[in-house]
Amino acid sequence: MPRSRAPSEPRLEGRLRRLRTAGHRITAQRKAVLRALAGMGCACGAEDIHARARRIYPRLGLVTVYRTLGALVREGLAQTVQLDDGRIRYELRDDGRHHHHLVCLSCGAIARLETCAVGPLQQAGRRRGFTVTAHRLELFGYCGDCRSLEREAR
Amino acid sequence: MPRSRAPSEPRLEGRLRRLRTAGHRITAQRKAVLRALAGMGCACGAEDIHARARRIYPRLGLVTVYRTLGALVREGLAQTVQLDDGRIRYELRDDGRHHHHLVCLSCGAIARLETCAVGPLQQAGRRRGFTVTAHRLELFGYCGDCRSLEREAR
DNA sequence: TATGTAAATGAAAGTCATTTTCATTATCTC
DNA sequence: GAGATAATGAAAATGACTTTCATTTACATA
Repeated sequence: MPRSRAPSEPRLEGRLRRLRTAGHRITAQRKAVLRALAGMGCACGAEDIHARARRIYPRLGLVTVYRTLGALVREGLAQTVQLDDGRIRYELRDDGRHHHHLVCLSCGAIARLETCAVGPLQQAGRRRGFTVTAHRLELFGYCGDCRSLEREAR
Repeated sequence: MPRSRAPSEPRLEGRLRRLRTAGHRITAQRKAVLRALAGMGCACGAEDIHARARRIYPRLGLVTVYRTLGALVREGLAQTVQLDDGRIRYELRDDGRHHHHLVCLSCGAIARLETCAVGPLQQAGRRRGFTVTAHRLELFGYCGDCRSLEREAR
């Protein structure tokens, strides 16, 4: 009896199709990056994605990861998250649902937050002559685990 | 009859006092950086600030600008704005009033936005076990001037 | 007002994430 | 299957920012 297919595989197919439709070629490297990205728990840096994707395609170069991530972002399949340190994190857009991030300043965990309340700010921008096309909102703080640890340390 | 003093000068004095109180020494370079920063129309990068401060103190090094900006941020006299690509802009905290930014993707102009509506997000974070201590919100788009230019170009 | 000391400076060198170059390889169209 | 051209990877380049270290300077103290 075959093991059931991993739940992300059908999505992988769809993403590859979207890439191909956009004029990109499908390579083993790109599949590896996509699968690595799908397997990450939260938004991650290029190095981390490289490390994981190498388990699938060992000779994968970091440069290719950067290029693939760039293409994914350009085609709307992935998006970036900017943390305080200036490094860029990437995450797949599973569902295209708009969301923001909660970043733990202690352990670096990144949680999704589906709520968004920038409507009034966009209007305020419009009143100032701006056409707002995008926004970026990150909340920083401490997750439950880290707060507990801190309390124990005291 | 003497010309009236520039309006930012008394503030300069206060800022220097705050720096000194925090254990820093007052140097011609730091005065130049502070005055340059006060004269910038909006949040600017270290290079721009360096260029302007050099008009006051020509032998000023870029390294000193970075160091001074760092100290100003640490002492709460200035704050940073993160651009889309991770580059850092600096601005004085005139009044300490909390605000966000409108960043023009075409000319790089940064406008202030006094509105803030992250309260609901903080609550959503709390519901997820997070203690939110800070946030960062930037709106990206096109300012009136750049939109007009774009229209002309067509 | 002199002086010692630690902070500040600037030039050059170093980081480090990300990008570019370019020769080679591989995909996909015909 | 062949050819065009996109993709790859290694190495070098970039660019914003930081560190190092010898020299200068501010400012507390004598």
